[in-house]
Amino acid sequence: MDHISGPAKERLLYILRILEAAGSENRIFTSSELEELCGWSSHTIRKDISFLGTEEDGTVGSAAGYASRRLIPRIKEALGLDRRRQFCVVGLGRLGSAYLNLDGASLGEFELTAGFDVNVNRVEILRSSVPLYPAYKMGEVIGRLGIEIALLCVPAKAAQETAEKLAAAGIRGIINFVPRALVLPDAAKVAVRNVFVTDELRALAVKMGCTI
Amino acid sequence: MDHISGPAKERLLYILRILEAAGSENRIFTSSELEELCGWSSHTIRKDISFLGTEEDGTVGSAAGYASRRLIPRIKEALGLDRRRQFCVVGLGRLGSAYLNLDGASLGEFELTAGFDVNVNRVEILRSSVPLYPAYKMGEVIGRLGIEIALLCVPAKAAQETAEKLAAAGIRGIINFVPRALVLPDAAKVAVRNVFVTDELRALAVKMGCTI
DNA sequence: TTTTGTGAAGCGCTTCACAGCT
DNA sequence: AGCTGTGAAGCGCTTCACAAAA
Repeated sequence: MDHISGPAKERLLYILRILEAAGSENRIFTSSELEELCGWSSHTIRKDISFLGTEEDGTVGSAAGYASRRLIPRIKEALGLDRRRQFCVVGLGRLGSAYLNLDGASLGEFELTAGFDVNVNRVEILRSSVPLYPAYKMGEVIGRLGIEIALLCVPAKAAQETAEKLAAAGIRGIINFVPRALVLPDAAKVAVRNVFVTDELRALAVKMGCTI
Repeated sequence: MDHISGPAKERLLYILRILEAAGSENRIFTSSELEELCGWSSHTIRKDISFLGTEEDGTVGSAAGYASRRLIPRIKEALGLDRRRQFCVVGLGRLGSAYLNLDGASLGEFELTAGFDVNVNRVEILRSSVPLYPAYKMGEVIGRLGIEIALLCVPAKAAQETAEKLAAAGIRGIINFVPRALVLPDAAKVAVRNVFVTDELRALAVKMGCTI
């Protein structure tokens, strides 16, 4: 099967996270166990997994659950997550510098290789295990290190302008933490995902329902 | 119209953010302007807005765009965002303390009224404009202040246990920043939204496509 | 008997097309 | 002419039901 629906991809990512959280040993999860862990019906989960295609080695499913050791690489391969990617943090305020110190263990196939800030002082003062650069070096560094993704954590008024510079530098994707809609030309081919805490609060309130 | 689809709600929240970013003056947006700003087709946007129901005062749409001053309250009302809600931050590590200092202006109808951490030292040392409490006081404080939502920013191994305590304290919603699947009894009626940077990176990689 | 895996039915969301207004 | 607003068509996702395996 070739095409996986958008919602199904999101669910598979969440299932992948559950499988990985189980640790390094080879745990077996039945579809109903996964149902309890993630909330979607076992029907939906089995269907999603079936989108991954039949297992390459021809072994038909054990009929007694999914082995994490086998399922993890299947999901990663189907979603194109089977190679390493470099990313950077742009804007080293409170939020940005928090993300500079992300737990390396949970980063999986992603590698943080640079941090940027317009404030040269801040770049020199901050302690960090990843190299920090002044913002004017973004274009050069992103190209040289082959950075594909940026975490955008700049002040609101600088968001659009910085995004445009990132696009010009050849970035392929932006995770936008600044609650401003970024407008980039389609030609730039930059994927954007917005993570607005303030909108997460609202979405949560909506989900909570209007019960008082 | 009563029922708004899940995806439509998410789009309306994003449109709401765009309208608000336009500032306090009463700007007019046509559906095609909104299309450029957010990417969805003008058809979709007009349909989403139609789900809000006809305007209460009987004035038929101006036929020349949506006035932000009029549209903002319509969206808020339809989504049940027309009252203030209290929230708190649980776990005051790097990420948690970054969220303690959220820009108040963009918080809108939400009000940050407490921070919690197991580490009593940290609670006393951290400077913050909101009151901080040791974690063992969560139940009491959440009840007393009427806090409905928690931002969960504790270490991974404490996530599930802390979520259970929050549920017991009567919290109504959790924004979970810890990449662990929370399992809470349906009876607790706690809404959860997961914000896993590490999964956002993956989702972005998927969106970027497999083009090399 | 419980579980996986999947074609097909069912249904909800999006898209279309057009009426009505300015 | 260009916009909003909406019933209805179209289609993609989810759910169902059942075959096959352990």
